Amino acid sequence: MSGRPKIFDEDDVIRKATTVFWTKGYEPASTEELLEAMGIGKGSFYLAFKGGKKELFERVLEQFSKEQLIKFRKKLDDSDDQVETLKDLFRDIATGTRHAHQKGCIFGNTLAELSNSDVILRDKAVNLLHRLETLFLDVIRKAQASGRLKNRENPELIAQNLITIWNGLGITRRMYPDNNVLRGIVEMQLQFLR
Amino acid sequence: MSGRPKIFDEDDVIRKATTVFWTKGYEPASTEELLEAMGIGKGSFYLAFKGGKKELFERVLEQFSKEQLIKFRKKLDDSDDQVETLKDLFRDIATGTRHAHQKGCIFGNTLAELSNSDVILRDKAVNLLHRLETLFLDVIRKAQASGRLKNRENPELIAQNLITIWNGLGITRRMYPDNNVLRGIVEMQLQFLR
DNA sequence: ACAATACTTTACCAATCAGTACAATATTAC
DNA sequence: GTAATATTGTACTGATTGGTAAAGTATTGT
Repeated sequence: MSGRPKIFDEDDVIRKATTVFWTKGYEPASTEELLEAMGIGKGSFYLAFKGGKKELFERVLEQFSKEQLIKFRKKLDDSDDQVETLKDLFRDIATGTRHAHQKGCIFGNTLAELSNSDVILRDKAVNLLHRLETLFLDVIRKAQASGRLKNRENPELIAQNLITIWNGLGITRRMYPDNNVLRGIVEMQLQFLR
Repeated sequence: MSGRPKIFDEDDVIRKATTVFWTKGYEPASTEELLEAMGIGKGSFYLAFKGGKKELFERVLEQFSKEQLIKFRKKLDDSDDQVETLKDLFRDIATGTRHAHQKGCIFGNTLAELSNSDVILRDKAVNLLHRLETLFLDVIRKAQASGRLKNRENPELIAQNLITIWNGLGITRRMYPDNNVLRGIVEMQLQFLR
């Protein structure tokens, strides 16, 4: 039993594959360039990822979502004004590089690319965007309860609006890859969080 | 000179190709299914469209934009409350079929798919979204001047916000392909048009 | 009839794709 | 050493891709 141990960390290579999928999308990302980015050979890849490219992409989405949510959750926990921290998540968009703007949101991209061809990946992307929305919802509920939020609309509806703004910025960033413009848009969009 | 006349109308076949590109995106739409949808042979196609698939796609985007803008311009001209007509454009999203929701906006889709691989098509999509934004801007300017709009923010900024909402709905529609949900989101998003 | 253009159909090309097969090597436990 | 697993690299498969070539037919004006 127990021969040669793994020399590459799966989470590590998944993280390296993320950039490729994010910039190129699912189909246009060739296994060849994915392997090069991951720094492993074809044999190792299909041994570790029996489901091939599709499994890799699913795990990329999953890992990316998980890591981003943990990071944001931490910021919220350290904050004494969660609404402001929530707004900062959106304001951060207007601090990205032009390259970052052109990449948009990987989940929105996935929906745009695969909604009509791969139900599984579409549902996965929907699910992960939903998790982000749930995080928004959590903040809104607490802020309404504490009186921090004066907006008395249905919290679910407010969260759906936030995710729509999020999705919109993921596309509009490509129209205006200019932080000055984006800052203005973000600030106005967030005005309803009073 | 002047041999056999054209028996198919170019605008016609372009219109037929639109559905394929809209549902599948640029790359995944194969020339084979495009030809089948257009109802013409390979020979005729490459004779009429020297630029091949790419030229076809550009003309699809161009034609679709043109036709939609004309339609909307007409509604505006016939309206005695242009702000309400503008709002109706967004409300109409929440009357689509599930299939329509999954297709989203063809220009937003193009940005998501091609921002990092084809500058020409990206710029074309940006340009056409810009034209829609300019139409929004026009309505806003007039409505501010007439006092119909109380919102005194920079009209350019308001228009940018509207196009961001538009882009957002193009993605969110896929998360919530349910007109009841979408109606709520649209109505709340449009509240800042007071 | 003749030239000119439109059109269809089929065969073909070179490139690319994801995935498989396999032989050779490496690293561990025993 | 032996068994077991990880890894690499290369060669290959079968399918699909967008586009080209060419031969033959159709329809017009002159």
